[in-house]
Amino acid sequence: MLYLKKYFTEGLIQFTILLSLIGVRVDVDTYLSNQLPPLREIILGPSSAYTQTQFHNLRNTLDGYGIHPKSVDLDQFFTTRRLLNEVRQLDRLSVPSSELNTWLVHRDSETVVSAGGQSSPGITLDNGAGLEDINNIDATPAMRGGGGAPESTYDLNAADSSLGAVAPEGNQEQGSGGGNDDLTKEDIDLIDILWRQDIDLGAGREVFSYSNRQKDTEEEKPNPQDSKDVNDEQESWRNGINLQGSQPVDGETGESIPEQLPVLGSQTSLSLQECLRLLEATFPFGEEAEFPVPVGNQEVSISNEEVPSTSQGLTLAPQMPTAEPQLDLEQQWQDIMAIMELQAMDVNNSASNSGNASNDTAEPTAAGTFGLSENPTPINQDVSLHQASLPSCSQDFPQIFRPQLDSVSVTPRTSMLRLSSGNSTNINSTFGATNLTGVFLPPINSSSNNVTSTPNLPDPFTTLLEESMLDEISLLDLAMEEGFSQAQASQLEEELDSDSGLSLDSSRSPASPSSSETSCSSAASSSSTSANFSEEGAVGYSTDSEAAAVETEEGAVGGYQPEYSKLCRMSFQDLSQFNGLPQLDGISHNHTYNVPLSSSFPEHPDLLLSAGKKTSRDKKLQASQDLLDKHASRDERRARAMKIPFSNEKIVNLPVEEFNELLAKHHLSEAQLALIRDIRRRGKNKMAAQNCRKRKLETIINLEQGVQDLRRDKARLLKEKMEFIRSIRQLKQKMQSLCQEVFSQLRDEEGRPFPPSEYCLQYGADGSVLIAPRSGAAATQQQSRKPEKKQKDKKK
DNA sequence: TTCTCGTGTCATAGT
DNA sequence: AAACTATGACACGAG
Repeated sequence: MLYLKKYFTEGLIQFTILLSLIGVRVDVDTYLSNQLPPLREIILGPSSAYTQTQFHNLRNTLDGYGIHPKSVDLDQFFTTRRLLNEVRQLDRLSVPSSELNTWLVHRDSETVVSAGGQSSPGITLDNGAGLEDINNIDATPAMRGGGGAPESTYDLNAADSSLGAVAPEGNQEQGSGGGNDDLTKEDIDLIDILWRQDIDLGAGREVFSYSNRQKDTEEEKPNPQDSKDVNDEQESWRNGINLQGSQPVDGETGESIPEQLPVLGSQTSLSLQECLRLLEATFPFGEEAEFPVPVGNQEVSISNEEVPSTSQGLTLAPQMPTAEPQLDLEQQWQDIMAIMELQAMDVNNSASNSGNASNDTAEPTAAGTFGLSENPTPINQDVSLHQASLPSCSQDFPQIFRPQLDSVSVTPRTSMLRLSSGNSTNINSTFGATNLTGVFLPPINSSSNNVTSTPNLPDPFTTLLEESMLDEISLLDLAMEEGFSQAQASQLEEELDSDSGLSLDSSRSPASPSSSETSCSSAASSSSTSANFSEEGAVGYSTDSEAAAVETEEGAVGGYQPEYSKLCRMSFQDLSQFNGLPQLDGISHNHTYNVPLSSSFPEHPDLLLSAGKKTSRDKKLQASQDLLDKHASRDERRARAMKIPFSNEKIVNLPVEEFNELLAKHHLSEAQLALIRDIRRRGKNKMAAQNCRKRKLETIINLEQGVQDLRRDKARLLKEKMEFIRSIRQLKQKMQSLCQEVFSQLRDEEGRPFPPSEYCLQYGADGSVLIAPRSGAAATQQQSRKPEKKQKDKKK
């Protein structure tokens, strides 16, 4: 397994590097986070919850001092640290992602600049450090935080100017021109291909050069204002904005697409194409005339002429646009949303601040990536990608992005509206219509001016489908509400869990953590205190970390007073009876043995307490002693009874070597040894059981979360489907009206009109339009009329 | 009294 | 083989 993992991981990394080198953006997270647990485990290893942690080593190497080495909270500790780091990074709008960034680098030995910015979680290969100068800070967080930010900083401008040293900006100036000779023809071809792709997308080569131009300008004019700009950039991306990296990404090449290119152009085109395809599939019945099969140039002519602003997106090339970019963006958008959800819960203000900061820069921002650059308000968690890049909808955003945690049930609906408006914008811009209400309202027969003979089919299928969709969506809204309540529940559960008394602080006595190092429990031989003690061996817990210190003290038995060790073992219910004891004030709800209370208290209180201080407190403790003994575990009582000279905790938690040494040090009877081994076995099993139960609980919670996520996905997909259906209907209506218009103007040689009831339009692949008879009966009649071929202009 | 829940323990399988 | 971990099953006490 280990070999497999190594082999597989290395192979994957190499493959990813290759892909990245050729400009294909590789998002490892997508693969890791998808439903491929085995793959994820192979690469990342088993989740910590199922990992058998080497506690003893961890304790020595990590700063988890406060945690008992066997504590089930160790997981929580690491989780806490991870979450803390994430929280710290929230103001940078960073999306943790495992991405591989590679550059084709021709390293100039004199131009190595020390790495700027922070280390990305992604794997930066080799020269990556040398490539990043301070300006590149923009790029690095962009890869992490921009969601759809460019992973590959393949810079066409750099490629253009230096043809090869496509290192990001920093070295560009110095290194330019240095690597031309090293470029192979394939490299140049590759660069050219990528460039042509961008040209195809409507982006000239120069539009990619903004950052470079800016940096060049800055480097040419290094005045304080410029440095201030640099600082502004850094500041702004710290506030959740990345300037360069937030630009839309070409899903194919991973390049930045300038802002004027709508991110969702491809989405738009996809939508239309999807609509047309769906329409084709949905309405095959006898409506070929009214609804043409979209082929080839026809659509190009439509889109190019109708929507110049989105011409890039609507340029329906003969090949079908792949859904990859959209899905990718969608995925990343959801990632952003997930983070925004967190931010909305806790740091709404900071989110809005970062939004404001985005206004300070005329650059595309992180929000600008989603077409929200105008709007400084925090992003709503339920924002859909569809309308995200439609600035025309910006008037909706104040409402949209108002944090609506209190009205989640409303959110899906508003989201749907936004979605609709986004699509309607596309449709309207395409067809020049302005009736937005048609999108939301049941389809009004917009083609009221149609020729009477034109069959305006009621299309029961669509109606039924849509009604069912509406029902389902309303149900799903409920489901989403339910999901939210589950989220709340799980959150509450987490909070409760974190407050369950397993916290580190509660395990630490404010009195003296170090004093617990004196908690040698070797006082078994001391019978100086009570009859109670004489019948039970003194057993106190000491943490594992105390072992070394304890070693030196063992055997040095002072006047042992078992009260503390007993106190350490009692449950929180019992502790509540001793609120008067200062040592116990900070302790509550600790009914686990994983964080032994004994570590909070000295097992030799006399080492801490002066003789004078002992009196009243000791009496109190003495009075409670019997009660405490009741709550000592069976093994502890047995250990006391057998006069085991060290604590149960040591018995359980010591590494086997130290444990054996400990046994060897003392001359113990067989019964004692057996008991000690039993205690160790039971203690370990006890902790294992707790771990097991905790894991079970986490698994259940995760499954609930998964169900909730799936419900959300389902609702989203249904909404999208709904929108497609609406778009299809609109297209269909438009096509009907267009056909009617055509028929109203068509005349045969004798000036007779073509009745739409008898003829239909057929569209050729070359854009030609044929008038064909509807039926065989009409066909005979049509023999007299020569098929008229007409080049139909699809303009509106 | 009964039920539920949390916990400890045992047996056993797996690592 | 020993040590350790994971987990199902059961018992027991508290609420």
